Amino acid sequence: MTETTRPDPALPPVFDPAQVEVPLYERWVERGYFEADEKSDKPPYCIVIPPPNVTGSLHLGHAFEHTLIDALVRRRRMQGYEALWMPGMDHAGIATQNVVERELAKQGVSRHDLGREAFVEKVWEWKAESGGKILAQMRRLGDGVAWSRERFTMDHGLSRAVQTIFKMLYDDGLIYRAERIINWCVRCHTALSDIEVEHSDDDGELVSIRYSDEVVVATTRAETMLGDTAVAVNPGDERYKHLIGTELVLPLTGRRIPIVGDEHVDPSFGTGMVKVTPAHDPNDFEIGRRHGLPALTIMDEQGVITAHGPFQGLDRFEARPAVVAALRAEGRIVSEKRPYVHAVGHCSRCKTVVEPRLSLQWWVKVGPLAQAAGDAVRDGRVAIHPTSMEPRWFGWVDDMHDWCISRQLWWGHRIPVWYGPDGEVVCVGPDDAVPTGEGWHQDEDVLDTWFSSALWPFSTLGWPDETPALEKFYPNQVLVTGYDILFFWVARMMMFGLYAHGAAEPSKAVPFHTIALHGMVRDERGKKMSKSFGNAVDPLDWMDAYGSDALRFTLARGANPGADVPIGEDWVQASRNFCNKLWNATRFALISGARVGELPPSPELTAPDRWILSRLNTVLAEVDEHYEDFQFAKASEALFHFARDEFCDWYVELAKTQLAGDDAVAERTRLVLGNVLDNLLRVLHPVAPFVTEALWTTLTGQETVVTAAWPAADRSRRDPAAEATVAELRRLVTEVRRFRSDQGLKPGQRVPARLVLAADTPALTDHEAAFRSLTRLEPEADGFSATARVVVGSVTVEVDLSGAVDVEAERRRLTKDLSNERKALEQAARKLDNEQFLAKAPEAEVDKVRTRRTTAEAEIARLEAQLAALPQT
RNA sequence: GGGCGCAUAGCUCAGCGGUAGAGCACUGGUCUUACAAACCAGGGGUCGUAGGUUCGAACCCUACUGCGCCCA
Repeated sequence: MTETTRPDPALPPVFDPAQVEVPLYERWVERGYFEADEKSDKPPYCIVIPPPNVTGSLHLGHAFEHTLIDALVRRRRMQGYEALWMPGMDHAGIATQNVVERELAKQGVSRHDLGREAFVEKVWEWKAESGGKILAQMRRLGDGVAWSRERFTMDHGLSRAVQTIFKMLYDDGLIYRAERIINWCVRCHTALSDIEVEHSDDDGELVSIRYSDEVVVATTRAETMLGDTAVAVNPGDERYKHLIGTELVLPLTGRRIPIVGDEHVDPSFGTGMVKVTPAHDPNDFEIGRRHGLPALTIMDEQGVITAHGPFQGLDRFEARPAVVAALRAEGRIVSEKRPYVHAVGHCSRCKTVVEPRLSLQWWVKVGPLAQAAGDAVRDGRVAIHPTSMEPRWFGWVDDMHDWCISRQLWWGHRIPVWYGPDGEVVCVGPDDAVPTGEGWHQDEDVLDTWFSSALWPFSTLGWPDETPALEKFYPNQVLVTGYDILFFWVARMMMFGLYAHGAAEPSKAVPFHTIALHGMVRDERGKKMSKSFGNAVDPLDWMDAYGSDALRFTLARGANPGADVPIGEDWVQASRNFCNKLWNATRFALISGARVGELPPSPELTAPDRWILSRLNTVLAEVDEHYEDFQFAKASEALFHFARDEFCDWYVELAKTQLAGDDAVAERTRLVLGNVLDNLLRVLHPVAPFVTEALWTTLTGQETVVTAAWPAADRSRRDPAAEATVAELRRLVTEVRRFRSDQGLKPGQRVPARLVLAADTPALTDHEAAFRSLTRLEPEADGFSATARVVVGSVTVEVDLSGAVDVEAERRRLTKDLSNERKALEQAARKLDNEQFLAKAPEAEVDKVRTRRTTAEAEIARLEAQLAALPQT
């Protein structure tokens, strides 16, 4: 593709997205418009993509987020910034390992058959063949990302970054290894961090068990009683004080266990006595630690009971009823509540019920890191948009638990710690020599995927090396992400960003200056989209049917900061219609000879010309204001109304009269049409990149709108007088159209009319031709006889309907208007009769109400006169 | 159980102290020379309930009811 592929200037009457989108995108990439130059003098503007999962495909949530990011970045690029949207993916440890294991299982092979090295090799093969589908889909959406900089969290460079920060944290004592209760997925066979667990209210059972004459405990997981090593009561609970320090025999096991006093026990819950299973419950673990209790693990990594006895070998869910049955046989079941609804944790990847389990894992000590992350927002170095989301942020970072970062997987960054034959533990940095010799081995576990994602804002720019890209683009300007994952990786990026750049000046250490939060995409009934509910939509389907611009514009138009976005097919269709409207308006302009050139000075222009330019420049300013505040919905809405309701419906129609008249006026009209479209297409480009590119290049003959200058609002074109004139003209036209509609006249039917002006009305006298064209009123001819009249203010339009006048329709209309005016008068009068109002309301407000009263009085007089003049039936 | 938020036209949402708005849907009429993926005109809401503050409340305060989300 060497020549500029420009659509035929004679545009077809319907916009066909399928025909233009793919070639346009390919051209953009080929010409490098989305690439960024770290050596440029332009101010930087960098946003990193929230890295999609390598196993994933584009869903509406991505489409939404990408639309917003792309709009921000495209606008800044047009504004002359060195704009970089950094693309890439994360390696999604658990998800990817699961996918590849499933593939292998089809051939009857397990990862253990292959061995670690060969398995990881397989994963890379899988990625090369079928990973990263989403990248192609991003092209369909039109994402203006710098493809030459694409990164992957498992790349060499990013892996170096991971190892570097691990070593830094380890040396600073912020990474440690400890035996704790973790969330264990018995299917994925790995530990999960707290945020990888989803809680839901599930049906379960609550069983009360008599441990002794005086001790009754309740549990939802009866099988864990096999691992009990104590019973606890609140030390202040008078009922049980005497039991503290005594022992009882744990049923089914015959083990003697103590009764301990612990503040953590809530005396008001159940019997006020709790069983303590330190190896299988986080709270019990803490109790156990406080009282030096042993922790008995009674289950293996598959969730199968290992405790000796009749239950050994049973799955945890088989063991549960079996244990209850055995206790019942001994007469120890006091009560059973079934179903008992309670919160149950599930693996966010595979939905398996998570098993709390005592296990030796690696942890990040988040205290100081989270403190710094909170402070960065508190002292204003990082702004959260909208600010209403701040409490959510502080609520999280100010009360964060240590982060479990080890995963019992093979796919991921292997923990860079080596163990020696004599109990040595060595953390190895990226440039350090790995310990060799008899008995040395590396830790088997890999790191949580978020550990590498947390580095994304700077590892993608070359960190830990001091690269020019890092120098230019760190900190990033904005991070755009959903409020639902504010804690997931935003908190982690803040912690690691601030830590890794701790030596930098405080305002430069933050990973980004602004966090812009968006909501979640919902269906047209406001319901959360989910595969299981069956209301999930594939954005590709809508892009195929209506075009990418239609999808993007719909999403942008729904994007209120921090709020969820409902979307339905009807709305995408409406956006498609809007794109087609732009297409046809441009088509009309081109057919009419519109061109982009120097705009004549205002005094040479007609009121409609001056009006549309005034409106354009007002809207341009509004759009800028909204963009600066991440108000995508407002910006899009303003443009939608301007383009459709003002430019297309009124200016273009008025222009038709101007184009048909005086040559000089027609020529100036062509320039105004060209100028408005030129600006409108540029300012719409960030949210509807394809249709605007196709139209703008055709209109201007220039290479691309992608790098065209962002339109600056020209205040000097503001023209309140022209706006008032056109407003009056529009009112007159609408009144006549309403009359015509009431009278059942066909829109195209031409009717003779005479204009009678009671006062000087420039809106009409200067624009009579336009007025008659828009209302289909012909000049009066011989034999004109006025059979009906429309009165609007000082203007009377006498119409010759040649007989058939629908007097009743007219009476209904006038009566309704009269009733409205009387209501308005009553309201105004009531206020003006109120002395308190006169005394306390601001002057301007009182004046406004006075004017309203005067207008209403005049209108009432006019309407009453007209009603009286109607022929009686 | 703790925290945050939301209740405005049939649906989805703006508005957040001075005459109730948009899109879609709806009704009637039109192929009017850019567009029927369009145009013209129209109907539709005592702004969840009850109190309070104010000259004035959809908007501020309190309670209640009903939903949603996050955390435990």
